Amino acid sequence: MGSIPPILLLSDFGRQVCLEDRYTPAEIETKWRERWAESGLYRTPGAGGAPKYYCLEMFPYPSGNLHMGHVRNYTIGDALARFKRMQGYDVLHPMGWDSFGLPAENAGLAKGLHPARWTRENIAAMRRQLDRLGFSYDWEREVTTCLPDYYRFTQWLFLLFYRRGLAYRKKAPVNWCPKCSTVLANEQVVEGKCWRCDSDVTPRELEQWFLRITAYAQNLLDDLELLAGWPERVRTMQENWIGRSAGARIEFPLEDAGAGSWPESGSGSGERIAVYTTRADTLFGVTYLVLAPEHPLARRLADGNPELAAFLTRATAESERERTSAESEKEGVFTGAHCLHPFTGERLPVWVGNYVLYAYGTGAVMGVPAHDQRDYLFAVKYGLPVKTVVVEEGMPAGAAYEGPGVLVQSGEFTGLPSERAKTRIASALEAAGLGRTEVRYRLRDWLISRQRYWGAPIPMVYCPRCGIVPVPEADLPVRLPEAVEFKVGANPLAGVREFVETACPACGGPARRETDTCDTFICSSWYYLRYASPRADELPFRRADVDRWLPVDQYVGGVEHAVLHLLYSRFFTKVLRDAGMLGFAEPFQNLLTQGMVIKDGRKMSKSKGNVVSPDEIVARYGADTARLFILFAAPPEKDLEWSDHGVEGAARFLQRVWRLYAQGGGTGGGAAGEETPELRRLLHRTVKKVGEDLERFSFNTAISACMELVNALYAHRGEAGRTVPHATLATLAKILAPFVPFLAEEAWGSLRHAGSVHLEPWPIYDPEALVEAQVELALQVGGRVRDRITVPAAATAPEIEALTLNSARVRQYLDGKEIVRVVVVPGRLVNVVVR
RNA sequence: GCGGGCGUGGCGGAACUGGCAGACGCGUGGGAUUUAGGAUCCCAUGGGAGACCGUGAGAGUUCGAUUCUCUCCGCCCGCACCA
Repeated sequence: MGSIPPILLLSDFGRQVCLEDRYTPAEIETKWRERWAESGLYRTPGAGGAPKYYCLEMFPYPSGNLHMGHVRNYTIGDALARFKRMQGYDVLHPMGWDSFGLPAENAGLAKGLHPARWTRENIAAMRRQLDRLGFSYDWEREVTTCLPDYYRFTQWLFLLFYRRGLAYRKKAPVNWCPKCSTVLANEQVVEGKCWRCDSDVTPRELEQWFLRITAYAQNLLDDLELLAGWPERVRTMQENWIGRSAGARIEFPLEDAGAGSWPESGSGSGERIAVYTTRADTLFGVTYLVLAPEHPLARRLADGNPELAAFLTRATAESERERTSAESEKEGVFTGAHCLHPFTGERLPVWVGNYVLYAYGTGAVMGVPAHDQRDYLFAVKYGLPVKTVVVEEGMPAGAAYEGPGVLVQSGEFTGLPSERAKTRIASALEAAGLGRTEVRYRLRDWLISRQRYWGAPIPMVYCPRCGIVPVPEADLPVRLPEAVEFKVGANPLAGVREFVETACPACGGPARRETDTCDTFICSSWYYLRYASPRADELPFRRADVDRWLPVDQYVGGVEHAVLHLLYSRFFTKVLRDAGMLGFAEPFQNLLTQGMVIKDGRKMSKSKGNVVSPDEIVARYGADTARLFILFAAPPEKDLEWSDHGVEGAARFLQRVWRLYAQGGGTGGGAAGEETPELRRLLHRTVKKVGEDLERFSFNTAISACMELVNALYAHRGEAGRTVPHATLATLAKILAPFVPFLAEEAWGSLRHAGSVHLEPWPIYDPEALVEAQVELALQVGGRVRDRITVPAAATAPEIEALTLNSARVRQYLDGKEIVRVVVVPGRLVNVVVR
């Protein structure tokens, strides 16, 4: 491992010698917090020879109150950062604020506080809370997304996307949250409800800004393979969300109406209805077509068809949730129109159905009731014919058969197996100009306009002459005006004349500014890059800096961002890579998703009255106890049940550690301790285990190993005349340092060391010290332990076997039995197999 | 419905590649110290009087299964009218 960062000269470190007998975390934690801040202990190292390690935790929204979930998230990250620092890495461990967003604005409305002030004060309060917990952040790299220095580049990046054809404006049906008075991206609608406020989302047709994330669908999907360091669960969620499907687009010519059932099309219009299907092999089983209620043709056909018009109105008014629930009753109306089968020319009725989604595929499907359960239900309900075209032995009757099989009644394709039929039919369609294979994704473009004030203004201008014009880079930032009037349900920006009225950057004529702001997920899609060059003012970040620090080696955060922040950030990274600003494809090498902190089996929440406040815990027990408990109580990815008794236990352990140092390692005082072979072995074993456990985030077992060591040290010094050696105490302080930085520092100082324990190299264990001369073996007969013997570690299998068969207790159980064989597992056990 | 994960003492959890189940902590019981309480220290603590029985239930593979395979039950998470 590379060298340790240049040691800061901290003349004041470690001068006190006698610790008081009582552990007073409030005092020592205050003291070290101040000294660490003064000495710049956690400043990011400059360019050095050591390998880098970028440890990042998801930055918080400054709600004003740190909760236990944050404490857990940041304690995990901090323990890792400290461990890596001691291992000799150049560590980047920054923190910042995801500080644009609705709560600030709502607080403004409720309390009459300006969002800027509310946010600023919350940041100050949370900063104090973070400091009290002893997290080793480099605050010189603090990033605050709501400051012009930052959002200027958020806007800059928006323009970059725009230039690359990845930001565009279009009118589309969108998700509207009435409570938040704004639209939402698909990712932000969970089961038909707003992810933030849980209100039912309603559909609206609006013109909005989108980022073309779908252009990266395949890339985002493919590169999941690079993310071996991510939990499989998160990868699967992204995979599902992207939702790739390979199928075919098939076009059905509309029949000439002749009789004029739909006047517009006239005769010989050549119009076609395109459908998307993954089952082109069932093409000959089509007995009707179904359009989504939003389909333009459906709307046209509704002209002069009151029944259809009424159905469309009803169906489109249904909420997303009603529309997409699998249990919803399938309903439809015949439009009166027909189309023709591309191969047989058969007349097929065109229906409109509520179960067809406009936003997926082409917004129209072919009805194959024999081979699709939904179509089957629909056909049975409305008396449409069912035509079987795929057969398989044992396929059920009286229901749709959705599996593969062999084609029947399918013209020239009859006799082909499903899979081959799919490709053959697609090629035939393509030859006839009536279709082709096509890959579709469930992922939709990211809707990023928000009709709210507290966000980065979208840097665009509407000019009556020139149309949509981007704000020139030189004019950034487009500043958010401070003096605005807040009204419920309205975007305050629209009411600020000095903001809205502007000159067109292209022609100089009067123009109007975009008043929508960016989704705050844009701000958080690139903040991890900004930490590399936090004060760069010419660009969002410098290439050399991101080359040095990125990608993030370890990202820690909640799983709730699996298809939000984590997907958006991957998208941003890929776009910036394609723009030549970055040299890597994935921003987060390794991801650790920590579990929730729960109490009484439920998520902590104000409404349930089961919230434990970090401030109270820190005030009562100190930060070290809080950190230790959180790391010890459960493995990081699992939910953690808060336990007051457990916290007491953590505090008790730290008391024990404290006394060890306060009493100089012995009760008699003074005498230099001696290291017994047993103690030496245990110490080295502990160093090994704690290091290995930290590498795999097994904080709970690492801490339990430290506890075992401390218990052994108590036993050691309990024996007459024995004292714990100085070197042992020094090593203990080092291995405790990632978990309990304050106590470790104080302990280190008590040993008359100069400098901070947090700059010490991580101890190295001596493999030879682990070797035991004697090992205890369990002696089994028929798999049951009957005796134990201690043998030299080097004993050979035949020797061990002989000793085993010599054991009186073993022989007792062998009486009258035949020995089939003897299994010797070196160092562990012997099993005598009998019959 | 589909996919994934998890079921271990009174509780949180250990057991990493199949090898002594229950590390560590909490709780509980006992003891020491103390006028007393608290704090501290020490001992015990899966069940059973015992032979033995025990990792959700049942089967299988193996000398040996918490660990691997199959079936079932329960809980959690994700996806779900995506054509």
